[in-house]
Amino acid sequence: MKEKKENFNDWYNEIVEEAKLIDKRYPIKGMNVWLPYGWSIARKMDEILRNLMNESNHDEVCFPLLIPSDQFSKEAEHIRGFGGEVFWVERGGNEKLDIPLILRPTSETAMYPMFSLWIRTHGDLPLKIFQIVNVFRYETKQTRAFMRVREIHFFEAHTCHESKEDSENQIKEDMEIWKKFCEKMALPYILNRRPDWDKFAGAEYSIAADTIMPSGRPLQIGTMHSYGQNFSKAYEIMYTGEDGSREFVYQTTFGISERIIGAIVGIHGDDRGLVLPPEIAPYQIVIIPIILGDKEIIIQESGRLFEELKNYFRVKLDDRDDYTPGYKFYDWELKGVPLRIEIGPRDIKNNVITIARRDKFERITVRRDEVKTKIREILDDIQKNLNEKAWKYMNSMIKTAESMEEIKKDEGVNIIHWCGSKDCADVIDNESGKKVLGLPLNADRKKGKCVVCGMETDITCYIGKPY
RNA sequence: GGGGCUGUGGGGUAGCUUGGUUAUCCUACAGGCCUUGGGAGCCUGAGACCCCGGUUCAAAUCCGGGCAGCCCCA
Repeated sequence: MKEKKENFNDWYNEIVEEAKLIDKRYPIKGMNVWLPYGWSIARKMDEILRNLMNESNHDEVCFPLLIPSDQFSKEAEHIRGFGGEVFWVERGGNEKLDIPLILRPTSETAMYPMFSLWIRTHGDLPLKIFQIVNVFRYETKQTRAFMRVREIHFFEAHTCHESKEDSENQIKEDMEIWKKFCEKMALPYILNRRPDWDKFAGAEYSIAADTIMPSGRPLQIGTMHSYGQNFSKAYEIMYTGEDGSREFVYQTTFGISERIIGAIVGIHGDDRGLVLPPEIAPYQIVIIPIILGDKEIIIQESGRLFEELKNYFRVKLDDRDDYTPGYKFYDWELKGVPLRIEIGPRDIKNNVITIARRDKFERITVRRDEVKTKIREILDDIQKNLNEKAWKYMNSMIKTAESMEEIKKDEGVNIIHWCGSKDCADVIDNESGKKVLGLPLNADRKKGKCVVCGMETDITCYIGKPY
């Protein structure tokens, strides 16, 4: 396997296929096949999102994939932002369609005509729904597994509210949900407010969560948008208030995609393969019998342990008899299983099992009657360790910079003083390749000079070369 | 948005510059023997020149286009 530190790109490209997450050989650019192992990670992510949505009173729906192009065009900014990157369906059989259809690049324009039918009075609000579906974007740039694809496994929550204040509270709730979600994914992130020119097409403002990949380049892994009344006006989503007045609703969205999986692969993986946080690992434990001496006893004992654990953990018994234990060790390390249990004659003789953890390569023996509690402890500790390690690593990739020289010299993300103008942002981009990601939320405003024009400013922002 | 490189069994590759024999090796795969506390071994077997067109007596090899993958710059 390639070395992650030496060449992150090659390492990443290799590991996503070797660990059997996806098959990239599907003959359409940017469209990959989810293999069973990769898909089970994706579904685990979905399950976690569903639970979080359930806890916060969002209902799951499923909208059609196709959107009539006339509906798609209703919100002016939205069509301007997405128009160039949608797939079109222009024929049905041999007939040319009167109104061409598009494959959703996101579902605002599919949902909102329906919202205007569903919402009548303030009693229908708030409306909080989500769906987990595939969306399509005609990417022209270089595609990359999970990080930039043309068919995207996508979570999107959409809400409608009576007031601006309610919609602001929704964004706050989204941030809480996001925090819980990222702890489970063991992903660090920086929340920031995108500059106006980079906000979601049609939004009043956009808050994005970026993480930083080992290459030093930021990756947007989550977004929360406040639409104000921009869409409700275009789609006539109105309600009758308590006082009988007719008002447009205030809307928000919250989006997460399969990029999460790319981030987990990139941030936690090592030279032996994936390292999966226990919360999302399809198997948290793999049991490998070491068949030596009395085979029957070992097979029996590993089967018994499997039965004992399977109601508490996601556990796999690797009883393939045509592979050696060594082979299986490498195989499951490549797949990132957090814990490995070995049971051989020595263990049985001493009434113990041997446990090896994927994140630290530690190997310990545990008394047979303590197995369940010990495993729970260790899995929790792995989850904690991965979170801490990842946050520490990400923070080490963020450096303050006072000048263009420092910006150019550094591979990672910088925090800089910036006057706020697009012109200065363009200068930074042209000279360093780094783009303004956004303004940190709740930042202490400290005075300083814009790194480009030298103007006094109290605006700081993150910059980096995004994927 | 601009520039460049690459495409050979399932995966990784040699061969391509200088067109010509049965297309190399590793790995994975199937069958068999033997093995199992960190990727075992031996025997046998099956499996490939991305697609379309052109040049030529002859194309994996040269040329053009398409599709796909990758890299660099902006």
